Amino acid sequence: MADVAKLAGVSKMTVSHVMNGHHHVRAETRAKVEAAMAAVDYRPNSTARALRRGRTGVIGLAVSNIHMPYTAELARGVSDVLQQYGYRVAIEETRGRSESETEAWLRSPLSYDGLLISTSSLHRVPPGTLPQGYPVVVLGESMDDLSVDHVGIANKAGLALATRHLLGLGRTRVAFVGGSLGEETDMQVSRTRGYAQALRHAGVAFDPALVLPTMSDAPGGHAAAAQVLAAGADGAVCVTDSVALGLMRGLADRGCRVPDQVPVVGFDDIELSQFASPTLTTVRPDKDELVATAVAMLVERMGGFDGPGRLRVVQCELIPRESTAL
Amino acid sequence: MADVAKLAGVSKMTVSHVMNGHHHVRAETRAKVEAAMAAVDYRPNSTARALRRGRTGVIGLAVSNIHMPYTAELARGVSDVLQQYGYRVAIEETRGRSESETEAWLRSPLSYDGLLISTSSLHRVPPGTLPQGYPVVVLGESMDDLSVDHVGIANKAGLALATRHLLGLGRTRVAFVGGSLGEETDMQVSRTRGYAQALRHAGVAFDPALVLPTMSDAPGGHAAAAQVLAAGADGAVCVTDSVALGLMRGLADRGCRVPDQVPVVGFDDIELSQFASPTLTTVRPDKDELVATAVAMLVERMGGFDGPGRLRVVQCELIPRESTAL
DNA sequence: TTGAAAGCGCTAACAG
DNA sequence: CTGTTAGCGCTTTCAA
Repeated sequence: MADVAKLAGVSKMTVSHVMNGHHHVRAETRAKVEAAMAAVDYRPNSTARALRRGRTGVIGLAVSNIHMPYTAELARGVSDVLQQYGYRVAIEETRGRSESETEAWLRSPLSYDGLLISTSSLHRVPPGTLPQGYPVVVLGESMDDLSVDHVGIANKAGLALATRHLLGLGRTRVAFVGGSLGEETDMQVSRTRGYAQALRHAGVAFDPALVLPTMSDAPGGHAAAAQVLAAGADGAVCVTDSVALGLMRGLADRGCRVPDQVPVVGFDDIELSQFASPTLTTVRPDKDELVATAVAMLVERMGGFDGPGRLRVVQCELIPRESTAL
Repeated sequence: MADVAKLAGVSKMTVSHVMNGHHHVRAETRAKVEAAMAAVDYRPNSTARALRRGRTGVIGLAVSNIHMPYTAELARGVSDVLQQYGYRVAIEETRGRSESETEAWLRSPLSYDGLLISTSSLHRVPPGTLPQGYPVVVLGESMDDLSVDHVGIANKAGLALATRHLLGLGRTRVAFVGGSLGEETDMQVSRTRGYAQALRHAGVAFDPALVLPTMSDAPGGHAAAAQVLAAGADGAVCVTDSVALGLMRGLADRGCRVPDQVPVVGFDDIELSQFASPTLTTVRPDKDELVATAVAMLVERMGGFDGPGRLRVVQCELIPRESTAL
């Protein structure tokens, strides 16, 4: 910048003014400075600018797994909405690196003006871990630290919806693929509770043999097909669409017809679900509202709002398709 | 930091030494400083540190569309490999925002130590756009600016492989879904050229009516099914697996059986392709080599290597599955 | 083993 | 309309 200033015969300040489009610069001066900038191929140093300004204009999105279609769609939505607020978004993948992903995040060498954290299994966050006044919104499962804003999905209600759908079809041995009976309240556990709840309300006995833990991806679902059949299930709800798509294929490989013999329901409504054969019945969370709410909360925080943590839960809707059309 | 220093009764420098684990600090002093850091909930300012050190330890990955499974898998691979080198990765989505995405990138408010740029259609980059000495590696289509390292996929050869596969099945009216006959060499155009080349080598006439432009996603493929049938195709290669999956469903919706009536081939080998019904024959680029090569080049550049731009192309392999099993 | 000085590249706040 | 001053929070260098 000093080089540019010297070459243009002005001060660094004037260069700064030109760079930032301050209107009170004479056209002639501006031209000189611009020429000088081009001549030395000047590139502003964004680190210095960020240090001085105290903000970067970038918000971070921490996800545990970019590979999940749900995550990709989330990232897309968040980028779009934040762009309207004048922010850029950088995504980092945590891969469940440490016990407390949050902690790892706060040590990020990048400076974000705010942080959106989305993990499917966010374990206990020791209260006080989050620095005062650092704008953070958590998407997904709840944290113990209630000083943080949080936007969740109605996992329990959503899965109850799916389960009830199969019970309504007259199925009585509905499996839950990708379920978990753990204590920590993560996404899998919440959904499993919804499953159990729906059975209870319908007066159907809960059979632990029908809860099949798997990896939450298509290979996991595929591998679970054998167990679904072995357990004598006559229907299956899955923890995610990816699992459901894998399961459907696994069942087909074993000569089991979907939906006739085993209707299948997923969760998330990823794009490919409507192009599968058969198309997949699924539970669709209101993603737009999820994103809009989270971003609005974050923007408020960045604007200085310092109230207590807020909680908002978005609802889900059942999308019936061929995989449960009897 | 000044607060911590004062509270611990030392200088800022000592705090810095403790923070950075310099060993020549007396245990007693270290303890005092650590206590003070905890007491004031001290958080180092990464921007200031980056400004002073001249590096952030983060590299940027620019993608045009996170939503594409291919992109997600790329991001995953890059993160994994760069982590071994001690770097973190931040992903930004460009969405083809400007004529020159590269330009937009270099204005990023975040400071990266290096940049990986992956776009499916990177248009002309005016030479000189990239700053001297800024480590950049481009993934995918080639740029005019040869001063930049570049790792490509053998798009043309890969699609020729796919096309030849269908010709070898005795098909003579093979459609290309998602093709493009444009002038700018983007991914779609390269793949279309591979299609045309395979036809030529086999002595099959090239019929422009069989090149069907679509969006490069599942809805695009689904919508193209009608045109594939209208064009009297007896086989279809697709620009991506997403398109192929959409197409297969579209054909099924019209009572057309895959593979008997119209065998289908995709490109990318995304995870869900092996769980579709029928499973999808596809062209698999050597993703591991792509990532390893790109990262190695970037690391060399960040290490000071300043030679001319290098070009490396990774090969593809045909993965036959049910969608072409006659 | 610790600390003082200097400055990374930029811009807010004011003067002129 | 343009420039001066004074740092942002940290670390490199070198001295004590």
